Amino acid sequence: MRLSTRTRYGIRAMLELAENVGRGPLQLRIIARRQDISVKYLDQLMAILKSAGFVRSIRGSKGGYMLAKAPVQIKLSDVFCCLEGPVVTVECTENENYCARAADCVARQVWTQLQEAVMAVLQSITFQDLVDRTKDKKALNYQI
Amino acid sequence: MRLSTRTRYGIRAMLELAENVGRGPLQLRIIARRQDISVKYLDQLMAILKSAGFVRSIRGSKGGYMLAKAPVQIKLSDVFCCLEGPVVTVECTENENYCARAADCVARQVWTQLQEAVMAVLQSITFQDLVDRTKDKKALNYQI
DNA sequence: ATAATATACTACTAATGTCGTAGGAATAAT
DNA sequence: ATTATTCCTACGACATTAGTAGTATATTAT
Repeated sequence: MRLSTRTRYGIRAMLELAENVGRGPLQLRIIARRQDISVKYLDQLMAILKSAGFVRSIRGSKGGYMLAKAPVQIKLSDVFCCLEGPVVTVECTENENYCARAADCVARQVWTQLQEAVMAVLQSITFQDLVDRTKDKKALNYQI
Repeated sequence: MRLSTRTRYGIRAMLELAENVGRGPLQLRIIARRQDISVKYLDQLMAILKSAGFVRSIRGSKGGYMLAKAPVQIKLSDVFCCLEGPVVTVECTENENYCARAADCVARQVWTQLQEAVMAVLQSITFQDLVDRTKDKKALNYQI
């Protein structure tokens, strides 16, 4: 069970945008440089995030990307599933008819439990939470 | 984030063995037939489970596989990690030095939270629990 | 107008991992 | 000996990932 860079990069890019709220559009190359991601690859990830409605873009000079909603309104689970696909992908938990044993299958029960545990974490966190956490971390570091 | 058939098959095979405790060795082809898995593929999975110490085998005619420990002593997390690798694989959660931003990275915090949530579920379930669940299910079905 | 700066879009590719298939060797029971 | 079983290694088809590359399009600045 591995987390793709697509998801990791995408969420880090969203976090950059969340921290940039109120300061106009942020350019791909800035995000890419700060997060150490290939510009061209990030380009494709932003296309996914845009078509999913999480970000909006401004083309041309002085353009860039912005969050489409307030950070407090975007849950981690939304973006995660958009990039990574369904959490803990097992056919049988989604498709009752995928397997004849589904009704009796205790393994299937476990996969469902896992799914719920992961979703509970991701649904409990918004991008605003992450922005706040970052501020806390930085404040702590200055103090030291 | 996808669960491999390796893990799903492996755990289902272990469950068959757990339900067979006290009845001598169980043959690959029996497990494969009951769980609808390719014998040859399961063959390889059993090799992994054996070298990890979860099952032991008896070669030759009338041979087969048995659990190496009591079902109550085998946690799902043990077998899961053996087959699937570390839960929610992200380099930076294991390797502090993987990324320079690690100390300040809130994304990394989230991955750690996910990891812990998944492990908590898997560590709380033993194969004995699964055997019991199966019995409950069957009892319920007879009743209906 | 023209140049510069950005996003938008499409196509391609190298590497990797998954999910098997295949064939035979070793071992034990009958 | 024959049969049944695990054990071991090699191979292959397929899908996915993580990019690279090039071009088109939109907007701003000069």
